[in-house]
Amino acid sequence: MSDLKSQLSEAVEAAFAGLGLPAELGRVTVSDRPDLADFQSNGALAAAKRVGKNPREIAAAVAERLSGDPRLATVEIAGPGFINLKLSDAALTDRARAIAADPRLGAETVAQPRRVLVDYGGPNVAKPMHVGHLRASIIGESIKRIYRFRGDAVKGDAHFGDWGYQMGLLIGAVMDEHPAIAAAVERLNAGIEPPGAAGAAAFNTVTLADLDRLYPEAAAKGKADTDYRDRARRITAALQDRKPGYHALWQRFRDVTQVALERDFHALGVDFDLWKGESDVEDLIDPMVAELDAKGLLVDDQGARIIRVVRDGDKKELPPLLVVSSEGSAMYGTTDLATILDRKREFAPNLVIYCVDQRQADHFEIVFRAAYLAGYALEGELNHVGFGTMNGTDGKPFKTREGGVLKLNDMIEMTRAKARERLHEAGLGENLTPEDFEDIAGKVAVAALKFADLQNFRGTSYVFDLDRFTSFEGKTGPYLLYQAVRIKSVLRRAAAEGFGAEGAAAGPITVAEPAERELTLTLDAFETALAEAYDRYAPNALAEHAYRLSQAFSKFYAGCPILQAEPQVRASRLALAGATLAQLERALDLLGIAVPERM
RNA sequence: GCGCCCUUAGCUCAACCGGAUAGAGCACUCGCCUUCUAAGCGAGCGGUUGCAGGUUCGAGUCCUGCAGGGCGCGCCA
Repeated sequence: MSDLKSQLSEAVEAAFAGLGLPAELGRVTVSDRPDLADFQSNGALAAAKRVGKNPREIAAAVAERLSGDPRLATVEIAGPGFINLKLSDAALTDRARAIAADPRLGAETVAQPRRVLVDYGGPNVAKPMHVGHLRASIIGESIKRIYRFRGDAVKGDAHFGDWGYQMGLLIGAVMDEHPAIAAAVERLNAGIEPPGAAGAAAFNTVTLADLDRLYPEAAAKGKADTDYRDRARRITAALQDRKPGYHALWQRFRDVTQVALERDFHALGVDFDLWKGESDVEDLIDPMVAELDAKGLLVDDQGARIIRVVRDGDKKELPPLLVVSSEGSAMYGTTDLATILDRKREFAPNLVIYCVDQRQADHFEIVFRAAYLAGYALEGELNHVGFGTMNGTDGKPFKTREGGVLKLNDMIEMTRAKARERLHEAGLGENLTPEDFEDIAGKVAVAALKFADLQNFRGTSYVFDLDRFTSFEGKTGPYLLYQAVRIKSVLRRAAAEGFGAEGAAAGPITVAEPAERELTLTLDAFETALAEAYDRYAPNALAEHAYRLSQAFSKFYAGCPILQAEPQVRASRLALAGATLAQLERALDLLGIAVPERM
């Protein structure tokens, strides 16, 4: 059974078609004027324009055809020709019951499931994640969940930046600092020592903190000192040839980084199906370049080999994709192109979503065009879902008080500390075990961070204000958790008092009170919010829905006693509360937010 | 220089193919806990949607110009 908006659209579209007008004009939307109607159709206005008739006459004719529909309490013409629809309590009762009985809580699946791959834009090996990675993780995770819930087959790929010159630099820097490691690397490279065993023990002393400290130094030195740079390049080339010592040390870099990344991602409730990286497509690059050449796409230009991607009608001339540099090495975009080819072979995705900073828009446009030219994807299958930057309260990219980049792990810990503090202040979670309390504080912190991000449309930059996010009042993640937990509390109590137990709690819903009407209409809007979030890659539509649902429930909670009501009413309200909880938890889950049992 | 994005209430942000009276939260004022979790609910205050034109029955939304802010523009990733 579809949502009310779709049901009504169908009816009004049929009415338009019956009058010889285009059916699609009958599209129904939630009313802008809840004081006047539940739903509205603006089609008469558009129809009037097309056929040159008075919109109110058309609206009246449509209304005439709708009269007698038992789902509609009233059909009214208002203003210049709006058709206002008010639903009968019976229709709302039916819909509320359907949602309560539906495992999907009123949400539909897509007609044509696709194979979708979400690329989170790749943290780099050797660098801990910082706040800049927060949005990609949060938005990417939500999009992944939304697409999966709609029925697509979705894989998320963390996609490491784990290859290239930077790795050569780091290997050299670590060897300079640790003679024991340098010696072990040389022994492995020379084949004196077989891979594994002793060498690995020396490598185990390398930590992510070391790499994080050494990388900027090495990068600076590589710029200033040509000998140093040349050595790093030689190491890079040898690494790419799988020289055992370098490769083993590189593997250690990758491992320590992944452990740290997994810790941060886990704390955020983010996970991946794939931990692929740039290194995984290294072997594809040479054959790919040969193939591109054979297809006649490569052009020699200023010593480099490029693919031109300009098209007629471009407002500006996009630079070409630089496939092979004048020094013969593969570039950033080359790796991206090889990754597209790899994914085509491995998964044949119908859609690849790159959840990456908006600033890379031109880069992706260039790579995508090259991929289309090469036949590695069909036009439109590659999609850059860009997002704005997260700024500090000064409007500039977020920095710590000392002016440095805030590590993601530190940010999460700061938010957790604030959550603990607030829980204590509110006197919540007092008689809990320390483990449960920590679990709740973690969930509150994640909810605060994620909801603060996802309530904004991804494309715009927003101000990160820890004090505001952690104030936990109003339109915040913790508010949503609080509402969900409050419902759980009522349901628990009902069960404890004997009239909530399974069957009894699921008493048939009857919608009567205004707050019950509003709550049901809000529950019904889940499908619309989900569809919008899906179509526009816009989790904020779902965040908004979750918030409205919480508010509608809170109103219902304040105005309609549940446990004190007459048995029949009580059963109805318990079922309505249960459906609300289920949908709210689902919506939050799609945002990547988990709800504790109590708080 | 060229191109992209942004500018909405004091602050932070919404607004579904162009629709009625542009919505939330915070802040501020007031009311509501002997009843299911008051991190709550209700009411109030707050707007020339940066500016100037245009298209339209109708524009925050589309078009043109201007101002302010951010970002990107071939051998880093």
